[in-house]
Amino acid sequence: MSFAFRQFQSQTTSAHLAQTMALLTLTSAELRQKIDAELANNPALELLEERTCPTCHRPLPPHGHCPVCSRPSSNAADEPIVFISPREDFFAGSGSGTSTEDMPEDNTATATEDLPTYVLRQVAPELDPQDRGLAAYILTHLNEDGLLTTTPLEVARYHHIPLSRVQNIISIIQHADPVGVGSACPEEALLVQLDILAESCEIPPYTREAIEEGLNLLSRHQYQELAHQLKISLTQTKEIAAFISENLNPYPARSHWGDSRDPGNAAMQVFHHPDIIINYLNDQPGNPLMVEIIMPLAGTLRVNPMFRQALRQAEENKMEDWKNDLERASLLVKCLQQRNNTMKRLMQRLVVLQRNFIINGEASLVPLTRAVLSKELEVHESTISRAVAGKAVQLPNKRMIPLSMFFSRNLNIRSVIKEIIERENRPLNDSELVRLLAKQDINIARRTVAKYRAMEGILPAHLRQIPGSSTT
DNA sequence: CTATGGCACGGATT
DNA sequence: AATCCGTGCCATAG
Repeated sequence: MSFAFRQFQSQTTSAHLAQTMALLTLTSAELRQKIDAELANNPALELLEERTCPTCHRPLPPHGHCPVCSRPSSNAADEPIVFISPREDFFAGSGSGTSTEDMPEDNTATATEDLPTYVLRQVAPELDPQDRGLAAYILTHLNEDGLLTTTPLEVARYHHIPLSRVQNIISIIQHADPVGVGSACPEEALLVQLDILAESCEIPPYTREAIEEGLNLLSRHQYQELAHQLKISLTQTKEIAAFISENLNPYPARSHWGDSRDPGNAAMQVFHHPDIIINYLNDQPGNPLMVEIIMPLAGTLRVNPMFRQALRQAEENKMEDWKNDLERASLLVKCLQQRNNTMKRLMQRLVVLQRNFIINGEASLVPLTRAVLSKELEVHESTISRAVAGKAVQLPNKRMIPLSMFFSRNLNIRSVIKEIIERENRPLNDSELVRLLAKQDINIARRTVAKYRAMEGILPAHLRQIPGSSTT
């Protein structure tokens, strides 16, 4: 008896563990799918309409956060507020507000899909069937920046079709999600992005001209020169530069739009919606941080009590199935709680450790490994890995970054290099950078500096001269 | 000759 | 066990 019980116990816990692990890896969008699927074919599971806070189980105002959990705790002002935030609206199919083009976003391959496939799936519906192959062909000729490695003319010649048709297809491709993808050069990509942006917001005058005629000057920060060429003021030129670096991206495949350059790994991961949102309480900088862990559900998930009752009067042959359903349902609910709990503890600690990073930006990132954190939280390191992988975070400045960036070992160094180079007027070579970095207690090899510099998309010293009269 | 980028190796991380 | 990362060595461009 006791043996049987123990066996039962260990079975459930191992299943429990396995499923918690599985749930932990899922992003909020994937979680939504999983739950939807489960709701659809498991009658024992029930979604209560009433919204209660998943953390403290108190009723929730219609569209607000939990009044208890999001209240600043009185004594510790620095303590971040971490809570699970039910945000079904994010996933309500008609998500038209966000930056993404409309996509059947409920598909499984969000994280690991490569760029050509990702784009092709967007453009396919807009194309004639016979043009789809052509689009696929074109998309195989993208470099890692999302730019074309061939020319429309070559494609047309190779396939013996009119140039205009190729151009037409490319134009459609360019308007797909990494906007500007499939352009021939950075200039073209920027112009496409500019066109799209122009529909929804104000653009500084002469931006187009600046891109067309002076991108070289622009990228070398030679504003004086550019202002002269465009016959506009220096202030205007700087405005344009700021606008471009803030809103446009010359290399569509490099994911980040917000800041100047793609930090993190060069892997392009397009995030549709965040899994975690970090903000100041009431949007007031200076207030404690408020961390929302997105739960893609509005109601409360639980085992249907009616089903439990019905089980008693079940027919013999169905009994087995029903029991099974019930088992699965309660397991899911438990595991979901477990997952939320883990995420909460993880973020709680993470936000404390990386507070400066969240507030002040990349340079303040503290080097941190998953192993260290796993020890602190007393969980297995693979748990942290799973929890972190593939998740997106929205920072208070509205930038979207992968959660894994919190564990980046070199991001802070890279941003220091970026700062140094931006501030200096004389182009510094890599060895000089090594020396400057050493002064800030950053000791890395010359070769490594070169690599970081490249990662930041910064040209080598001899190519960013100031007095270079190089025209395009 | 100097500054960089490529390749590949060993150690750390996941 | 697989992957990532920093680095040293070497080839190459200027």
